[in-house]
Amino acid sequence: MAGSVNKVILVGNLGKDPEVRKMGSGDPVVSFSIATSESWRDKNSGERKEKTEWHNIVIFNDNLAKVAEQYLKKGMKVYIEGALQTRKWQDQTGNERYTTEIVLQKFRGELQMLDSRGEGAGAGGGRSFDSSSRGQVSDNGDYGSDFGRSSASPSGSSSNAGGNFSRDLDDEIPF
Amino acid sequence: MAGSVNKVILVGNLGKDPEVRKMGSGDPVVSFSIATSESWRDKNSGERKEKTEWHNIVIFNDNLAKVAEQYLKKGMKVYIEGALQTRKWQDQTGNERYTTEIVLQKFRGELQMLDSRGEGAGAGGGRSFDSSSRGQVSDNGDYGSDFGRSSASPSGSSSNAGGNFSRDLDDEIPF
Amino acid sequence: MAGSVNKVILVGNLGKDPEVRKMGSGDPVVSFSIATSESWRDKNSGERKEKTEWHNIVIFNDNLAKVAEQYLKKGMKVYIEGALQTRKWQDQTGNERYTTEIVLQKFRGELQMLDSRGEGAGAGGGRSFDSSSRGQVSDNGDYGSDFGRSSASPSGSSSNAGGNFSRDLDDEIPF
Amino acid sequence: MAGSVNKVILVGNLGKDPEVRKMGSGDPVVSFSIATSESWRDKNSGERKEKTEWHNIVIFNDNLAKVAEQYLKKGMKVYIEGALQTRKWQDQTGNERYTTEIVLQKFRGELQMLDSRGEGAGAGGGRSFDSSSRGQVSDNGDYGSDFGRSSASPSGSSSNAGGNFSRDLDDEIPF
DNA sequence: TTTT
DNA sequence: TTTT
Repeated sequence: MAGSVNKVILVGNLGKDPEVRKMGSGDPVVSFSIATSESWRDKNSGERKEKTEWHNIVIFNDNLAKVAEQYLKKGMKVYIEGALQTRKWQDQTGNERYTTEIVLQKFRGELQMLDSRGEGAGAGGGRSFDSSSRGQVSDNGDYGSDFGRSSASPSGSSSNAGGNFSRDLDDEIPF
Repeated sequence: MAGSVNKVILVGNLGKDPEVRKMGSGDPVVSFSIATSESWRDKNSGERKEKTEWHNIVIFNDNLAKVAEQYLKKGMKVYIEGALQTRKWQDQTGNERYTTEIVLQKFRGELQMLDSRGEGAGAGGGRSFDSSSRGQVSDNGDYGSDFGRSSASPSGSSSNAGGNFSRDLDDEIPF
Repeated sequence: MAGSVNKVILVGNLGKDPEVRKMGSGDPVVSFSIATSESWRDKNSGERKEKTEWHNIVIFNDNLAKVAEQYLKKGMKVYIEGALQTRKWQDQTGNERYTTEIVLQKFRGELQMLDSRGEGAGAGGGRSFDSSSRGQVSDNGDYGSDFGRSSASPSGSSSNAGGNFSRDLDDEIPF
Repeated sequence: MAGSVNKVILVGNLGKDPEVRKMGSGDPVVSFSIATSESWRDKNSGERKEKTEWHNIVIFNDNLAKVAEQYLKKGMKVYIEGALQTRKWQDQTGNERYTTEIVLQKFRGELQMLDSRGEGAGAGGGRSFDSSSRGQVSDNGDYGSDFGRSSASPSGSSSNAGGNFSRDLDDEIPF
């Protein structure tokens, strides 16, 4: 269709370490969920309330997938820009089901790490994001069976995290 | 959570006339789907390909709901800004299911009509968007039973369509 | 700086036909202005008011520059996604001045044409966007002197306008 | 004009503490600059390069102005959503000049603080953002003379920073 | 499952 | 279910 736009902009925190699958081509596909939330004061009760929303992110963009695999950890805050995509799949009983994801396609989308907290995390200082998630067992979601699957970056070397990863800008003059 | 953002920006075309339900309070809630699509040339076959994505829009914002009810018609192109929200519901067999929608909450979100085509449509000139959808029977989706339900604006008076409807700007000086 | 975002999203109408300059490399750079506006009702007087804002767009992205050169015409409505950039220059008396533009850099940004009105415009039907601007004399703005300059697409063949031009998607499989 | 959109989305760091002026009505207007930057590797030299862009933010939205006045400090990372606005003014020699700003108008725009670093900053721990800017002398920009002017929140009590400040959500049920 |  |  002429003239359409499909864009999602999120800032939220990873619920777990990313999960990495390899395409047949060897290209990595990285997926994770991030939480966003809103809080407000209830008009009637006067109580503070909060509502959390979870978003499934899937990264097909090679450069961003590598960055996500290397640096993203449970708890980190990220800026994500992608497109909405609803996938149809079948549950165990053969029923059609739908899952909506935010997809960062090849050559598209954006990922920015927003905490500087990763800096020096390797030195043991500050709050650690990944200690609890090392050795994590993958949760075996519903992403289809043609992918290998491995937990992301067990090496956990995030010493130079906090970077700025744009789409395809390496080896390019932006202006 | 501190510092989160949940924003969706879409430009697409309505698949049908909007559907209007009334809240217990009498406030209208308007919902409709819009299509976005991408096209590209296949690297191998050289063929032109196209992929269409459908997005469910739900408008709780009173001002925008009224605008949507009055002016939006099947086929029109709109700009929509809202937030992602995933609703859990139960199908007939009692299974949990999830639906992701783009929600324009009270005092939030944005809706812009992008065709000037509505102008003069009543005069019979140009292409008509709604002839096929007049008298449309509502499709009885899965939105819960506490709402009255009516098909949107069968009167079809869209003669002053093409407007600019922002959130809560009436009676306000923007600068 | 780690983790920054610089994004502008505009939907507006071209004030004039685009202007095309050629870089030393032969690459086209296309620039034009688009207008956005807001209207509201004045709280005190009750009058309807409107405020128009003009935005300077500069396209370095090769694919989008070609599209802009070929299809965009005065009056057309477009969706533009780019980045803010403020340029310093000197006026005739040697004073430093600044101009802020929305830049679509190489491999970045997005441009979508939002009217289907271009269709058949050549046939004289409907509102014509470009008749007054054919043969337009360039307005000689302040873009620096190291560029050749020519008015855009005097041929005016916009018969297949209304298209969907994304960044670098040609020859690419989006999923 | 029907159907226009004017939106800027930025994530960047404050260059200085915000500056607060009072309108005749007593409402605060808060302004500050934030930096965004891009880095890339030069195609030819192979060097890492970086380009920083500065953006002038002006907050007329009362709720967000209060938040900005209370919590924002030099160095903090923020998410900002506003609209582009170009103001005409006269320099000392009577020449017309233009300044483009990102404006958060009444009832519009968004501001999110993205560091949790403010926590405990008063305790002297971690990196301090504002030590150098305490007692800052206002830089006397070009905002016109009808405003009182004061440096923002010299008290520097940012112990509960890191919050989530949305537009007008207090006392509202978002769904 | 995150974060405050 | 739209649109080109």
